[in-house]
Amino acid sequence: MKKKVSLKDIAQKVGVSIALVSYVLNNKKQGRISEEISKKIRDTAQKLNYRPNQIAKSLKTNKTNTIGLVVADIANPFSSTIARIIEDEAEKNNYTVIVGSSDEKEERSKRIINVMLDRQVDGIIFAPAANDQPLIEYLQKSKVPFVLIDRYFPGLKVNYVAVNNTEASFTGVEHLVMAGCRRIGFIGFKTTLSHLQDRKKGYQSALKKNGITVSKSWIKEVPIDTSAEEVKEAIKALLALPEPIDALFFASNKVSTLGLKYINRLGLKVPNDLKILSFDQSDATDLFYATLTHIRQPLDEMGKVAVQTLVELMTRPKKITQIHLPAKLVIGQSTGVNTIEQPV
Amino acid sequence: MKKKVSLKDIAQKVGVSIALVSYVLNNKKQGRISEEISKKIRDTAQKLNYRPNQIAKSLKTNKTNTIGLVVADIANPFSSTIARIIEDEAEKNNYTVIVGSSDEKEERSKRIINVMLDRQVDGIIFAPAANDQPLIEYLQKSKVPFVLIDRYFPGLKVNYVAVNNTEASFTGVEHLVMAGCRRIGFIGFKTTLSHLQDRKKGYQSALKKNGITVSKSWIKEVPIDTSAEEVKEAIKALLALPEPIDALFFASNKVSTLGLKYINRLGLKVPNDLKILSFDQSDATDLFYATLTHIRQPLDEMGKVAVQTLVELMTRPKKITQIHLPAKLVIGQSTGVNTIEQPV
DNA sequence: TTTTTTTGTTTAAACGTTTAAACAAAACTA
DNA sequence: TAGTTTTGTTTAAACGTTTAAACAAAAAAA
Repeated sequence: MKKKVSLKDIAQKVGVSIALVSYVLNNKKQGRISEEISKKIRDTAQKLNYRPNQIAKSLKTNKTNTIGLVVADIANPFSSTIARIIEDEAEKNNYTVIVGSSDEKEERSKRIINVMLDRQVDGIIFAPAANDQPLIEYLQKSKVPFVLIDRYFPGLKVNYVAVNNTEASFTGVEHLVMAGCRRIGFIGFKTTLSHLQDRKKGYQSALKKNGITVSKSWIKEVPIDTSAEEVKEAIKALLALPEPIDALFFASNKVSTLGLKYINRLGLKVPNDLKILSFDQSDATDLFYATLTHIRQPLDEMGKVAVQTLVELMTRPKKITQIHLPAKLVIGQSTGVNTIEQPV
Repeated sequence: MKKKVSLKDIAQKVGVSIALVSYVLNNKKQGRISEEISKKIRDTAQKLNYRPNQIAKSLKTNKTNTIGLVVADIANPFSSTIARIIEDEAEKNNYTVIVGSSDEKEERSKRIINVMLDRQVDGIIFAPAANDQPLIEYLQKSKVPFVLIDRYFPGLKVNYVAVNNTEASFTGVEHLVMAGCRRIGFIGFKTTLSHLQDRKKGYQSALKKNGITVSKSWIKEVPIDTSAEEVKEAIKALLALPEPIDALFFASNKVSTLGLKYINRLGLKVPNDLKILSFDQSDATDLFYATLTHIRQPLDEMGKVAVQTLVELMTRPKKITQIHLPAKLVIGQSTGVNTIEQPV
């Protein structure tokens, strides 16, 4: 591999010290450097196509201009959409992003975080897996600024940007009730992650508030790394109840995408045979033959706010920011009422 | 920010030189170091929770263990699926990935590539935008190993891993002909990118071979960063022809997802009113009420082979590898014949 | 015993930057 | 004129590693 051009090369060519070249190229010591030499240095840098070695720069300045992003799975549209927003917002602030997928596994998030710390990232945006509290405490000790995204742990005093899951679910489910549903199934995840628990809570309290006693048999929880099979079984069971459900609430894009594929196969007519509500937008939202009534998360804002919060933390450490952004209910054909949007 | 633990700290604590600590922790000079000291160093490193500073290491060794990945848009499922595969395969080889989205713009890919080079990545996997030839020559001059993915430029002698676009399209379109279609519309992109041109070629030659004269009015090309509107207009025009089309071939997941949403709205019955073939799998494949006949790209293999090729190049420079992996036709309901898979 | 070899450890330079401090020469000031 | 300030540049240390080379002490060979 051909040797790269360094400050030294420029210095030699021009016949000055390395320091001077550095000063000129970084516009330091304004006005104290002669125009003539200054120009010569710039021209030579240009001619040699000099590009500063960020690694050396980082070692010296203790700043890498890199932020780490840990998501559940970059292949999931939820993660990749957020990743893209974060990439753009980071770029605006002159940061580069390293991504890692945890697959909802503690060992993996731990490994990824360590790789990032070893690389001296300036900050981390982190969608933690269940039981990642110890890892978060570890991160706190490391003193590297970080903000959680999408998920959070009620007990922990850390920065996060999330969505008002409980309220959003509540509003969505209440909409189902208004649409005439009385036996509303729920497919969520068997997990301790509070943002997912909150979605269940919202569902339960909407029913309760409307005088509907929640039957345990309506609630199905699949593993967080679920496959098509388990979702299928859950739906099957809900439809096979003595009093089958008349509506179904999918608690995330993953279960909804898997579930709708199965419902497609079954030939069920939505919304007539079954009404559908889904948390999260996705391609399914408009591709399903009945456009989906769904809870739309403000991914754009979530990503931007996460980066902005982090940037603040990186420049001057601050008090804790804990943000719940409002999601909104978007009404489609799958709940059988007219299509309007309303904020939660 | 609390000072990080360095080799120096360990050396001081144990009372030995920095060099010795480095040797022990890297298992160099096997057998030449006394068990006693060796253990003491390891224990102290553990106790202080020492983590090597990769930046310093990289500066010295001239190796960052990082590879850059440039995709069109990480938010697109095609890119994010590949990104995930690459992440995993890179990890196996002890590499970390930096991603950037070019949005099909030369300025953006240029900027991203430069950021990556400045960060001294060990290699690059690159899905180039149209007219990125000069950038590729620039990359060649930089001597950093790279392999193109998904796209390639027939003229250039560079490594790439792509798919047999022409053949795959040919087979798919021939399948439409066999299904009885005679007026097959094509929605692709207005671009010079050869992999997309190849898809058009395959389409054209399949028709020609089967005695069908291709009408210019059947071919619609939208901008590569197209919006829903343009795809909609294209479909509208195809359906409004004096002799409307009886089948439609979408040349990528993006146009097919956008197109199908519109077809949904239109209330057209697939496959009776219109048969559909799509290049690329996506959520739409199973979510559309008629499962899609589509050309399935071997994303998994593409990602893996790309990383493996790159890893080889990074260890020992080699001759050029140019690979076209076979895509296969997956037959769904959208072309109205029975469902079997067949290799292309 | 002296010489040679082996063993265990340290010294020191280097990677490509940044930046405080030193310095010499030129330009003021008194 | 000598002293002071300003201007333009260089010196040198540092960031946290790696690693060739040097070295001292112990062990083996003569």
